[in-house]
Amino acid sequence: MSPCSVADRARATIHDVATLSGLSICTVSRALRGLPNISPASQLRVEEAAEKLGYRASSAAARLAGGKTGHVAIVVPKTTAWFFAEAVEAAEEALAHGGLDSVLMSLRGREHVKDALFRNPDELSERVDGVLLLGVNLDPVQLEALAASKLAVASVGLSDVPWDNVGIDDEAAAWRATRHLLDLGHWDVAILAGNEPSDGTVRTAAHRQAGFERALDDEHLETDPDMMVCTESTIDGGYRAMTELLAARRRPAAVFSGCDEAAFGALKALREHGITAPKGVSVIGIDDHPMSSFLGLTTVSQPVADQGAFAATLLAERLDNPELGSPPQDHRLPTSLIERKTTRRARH
Amino acid sequence: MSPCSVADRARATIHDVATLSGLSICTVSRALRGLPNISPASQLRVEEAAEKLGYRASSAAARLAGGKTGHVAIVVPKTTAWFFAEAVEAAEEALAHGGLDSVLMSLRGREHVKDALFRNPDELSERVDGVLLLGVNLDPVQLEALAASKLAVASVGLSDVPWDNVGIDDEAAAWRATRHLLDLGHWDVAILAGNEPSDGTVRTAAHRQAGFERALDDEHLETDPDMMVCTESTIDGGYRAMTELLAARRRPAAVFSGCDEAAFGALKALREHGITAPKGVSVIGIDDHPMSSFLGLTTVSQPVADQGAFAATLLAERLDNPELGSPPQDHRLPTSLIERKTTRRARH
DNA sequence: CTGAAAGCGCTTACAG
DNA sequence: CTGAAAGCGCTTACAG
Repeated sequence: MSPCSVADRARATIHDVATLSGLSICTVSRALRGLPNISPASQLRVEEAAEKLGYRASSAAARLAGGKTGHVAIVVPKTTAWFFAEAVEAAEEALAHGGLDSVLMSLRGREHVKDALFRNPDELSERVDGVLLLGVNLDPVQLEALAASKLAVASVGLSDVPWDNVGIDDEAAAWRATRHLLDLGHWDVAILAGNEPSDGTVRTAAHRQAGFERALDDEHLETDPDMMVCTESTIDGGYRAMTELLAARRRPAAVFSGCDEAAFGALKALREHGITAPKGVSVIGIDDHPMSSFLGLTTVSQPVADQGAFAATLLAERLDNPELGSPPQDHRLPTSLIERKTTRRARH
Repeated sequence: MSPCSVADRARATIHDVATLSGLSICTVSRALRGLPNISPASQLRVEEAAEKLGYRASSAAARLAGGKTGHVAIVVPKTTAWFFAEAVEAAEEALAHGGLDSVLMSLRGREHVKDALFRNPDELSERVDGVLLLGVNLDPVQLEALAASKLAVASVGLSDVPWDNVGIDDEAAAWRATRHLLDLGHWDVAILAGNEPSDGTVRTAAHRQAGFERALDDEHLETDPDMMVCTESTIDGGYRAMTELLAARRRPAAVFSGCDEAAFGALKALREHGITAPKGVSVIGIDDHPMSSFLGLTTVSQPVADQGAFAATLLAERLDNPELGSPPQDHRLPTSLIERKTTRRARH
C-alpha cells in the first residue's frame, strides 16, 4: 500500500505547503493572505505549492487564530417577499464571489429575534464577520448597539445609517409616479401609503408619501386627507385600503400606490366595484414586481438585485480592507417609469 | 480600575467555567455536551458555573478540535421562486431552533456551481456538517458523490434518494386535480406538463403527468398527444404553451397545469384569445401559489413551509445523533383541492 | 467518574 | 524579508 495514495490523502494543510515550498508556515500564511514583506520568489513558490496541493485554508483554524469567521449574516424581515428573495439571491452571489459564506437570518416579524440579534451584537460577532441588513427596521437602541459593535455592516433600503447603504431615491420615485398621473391630466389623485414606525431605519413609506405630496405641491394642489389612506404593503392591505376609499369617499381619478402589491389589491377592489383600470381610474405603483408585467400595471421600477449585489460588494470590500477608513456612503440607484396598461390620459 | 469590570470582561472560555466549578476543562466539556460518565453533582456544578458566566462554546474552536461546524447548507435552484423562498424560510427557522446556522447556497441554474459543490463534497464538508437540498436536481454522479460523503443530507421534493426526504405525492395531487375536471363533466382536457431531465433527483413533472394520465385512464380515456404540451414551470412558459395549444389545435374543455404559475400564463393566453375561465374553459393548477387566491385559480394546495421545516428537523436530528442508524425515510405530506373560480361544471 | 496531555490548523507579535 | 514560538478554545484518546 502506498502510504500516500490519492484515495487516503487527507486535506492539505499549511504545513504541507510549507514543506513543499521549503519555507516556514508563517511565510506561507503571509504569502497566501497577500500580506506585504514577501520576496517575489517566495510568493511564487508558495503559490505554486498551494496550487499543486489544492490547498485551501481551514476557515475554522483561521477563525480561531485570527478571529475571522469568513461568514456574513444576511438579515431580512422575511425571505418570502419578492423584494427580499431577489436581494438575498444577488447578495449571496456577490458574497460567494468574495469567498464569504452567507448565513441567512430571517426575522419573520418576531421582535424578540431581532432584539436577541442586535441588543448584544457581541454574540453575533462570534458567528459572523459582518452583517448585511436588507430592509431591516432597527429602533434607535438596536441601531446604536450594532454601530458600536466590531461588526462590519452594510444595508439595503435604510435611511440615515452610519454604514454603507444602497437604495433608491424613494421620494423621487414617488414624485415620478405621481407626476405621471398629473401629466395624464388626473388632478384628483389618491394615495395608498405604507405603514411604518417613524423612529426606525426604514423610511420608505414616509419618503414615498413625501414624493407624492411634493408632486401635488408642484401643481399647487393640496393633499386631500380623504384621499390618503394608510395600509400594509401587501395585496390584502391594498385591497382593504381601496375598498375603504371607495366605500366612504368619492372615487378618485387616479391612484398612486406606494408599492405594487398594494396596487394589485387595489385593482381587485376596483374590479369588485365594477371599475377597471385604466378606464374608470388610472393606477400606478412602485417596484415593478414580477406580477406587474403580467397584470399590466404601470409602475416605477427599481433594480432590486443590483441593490443587494452592490451592498454585498461594499461589505466584502470593507471586510477585505478593515483599515479602509473611507466614510460610509449612501448610494441611490436609478429608477424608471414603466408605462403599461393601468394608466391613461384623462377625458375631461 | 477593577481588573474585571463588566465592560472589559472578555467572553468566558471553558477555562473560566472549569475554574469556577473546580473541575477540569475536560470534564466541563463533557458535561456541557451531555456526554455520559459525569456525576450528577459535577454536572450540576458545571451547569451553574456556565450559566453564571454566560458561557457559550466557541464554534470555531469546537469545530477545529472536533470537526463540527454547526452550519448546514441550504441549497436551492434559486431563492426567488415562491416555493423555495417559503421552504428556505421555514427550514432556516427549524435549523436555528436546533442551534444550527444556515448557509444559503443558490445555484441559479449555473451548472458549474452545482458541479463544484457536489462533485467534491469533501470541500463542502469543510464548511458545513449537513446539506439540505430543496428541489435540487442532482444527476447520478452528483447523487452518488454526495451520498458517499460524510455529510448528513436531507431533502425536499426529491425522489428515490438515499436520505430523508419530504415531499407531496405529486402523482396523487395531479390525479386529484384531473379528477376534479372530470367530475365537472369535462372530458376533453389538456395538460401543460413541466420539463425536467429524466435521470435526475427531481421527478415532479413526471409524477404529475403520470397522475393526469391515470385519472384519464380511470375513465378509459386516452391521453390525446395533441392535448399535451411541455413547458417551463413559469408564467411565460404557461403562456407560450397555451398559445401554442390554441393556435395549432382545437380548444380543450379544460386545462390541467402542472403548476400554478404556468396556469397564470395560460389564463393570460386564453384571455388574449377572448376566452375567460371558467366560462370558455376550466383551468386548474397545483401548488396554491400566493397569487392563486388573488386570481381565483382553482388548485391543489401543498404545504410548502411544512415540507421545509420537516426536512430541516430530520436533518438536525441526524446531526444530533450521528449514531442513529434508522434508515432514511420518504415522507409525503397531504395536499388538498381548493375550488375557486376558474373551474365549473360543463354544459353539454 | 475524572484529569493531564496532545493536538486541531491557523495567525500574531516578536526577533532576527 | 523570514522564522521559532506561543496561543486561539476547544475535543479526543488515554490513563487513572
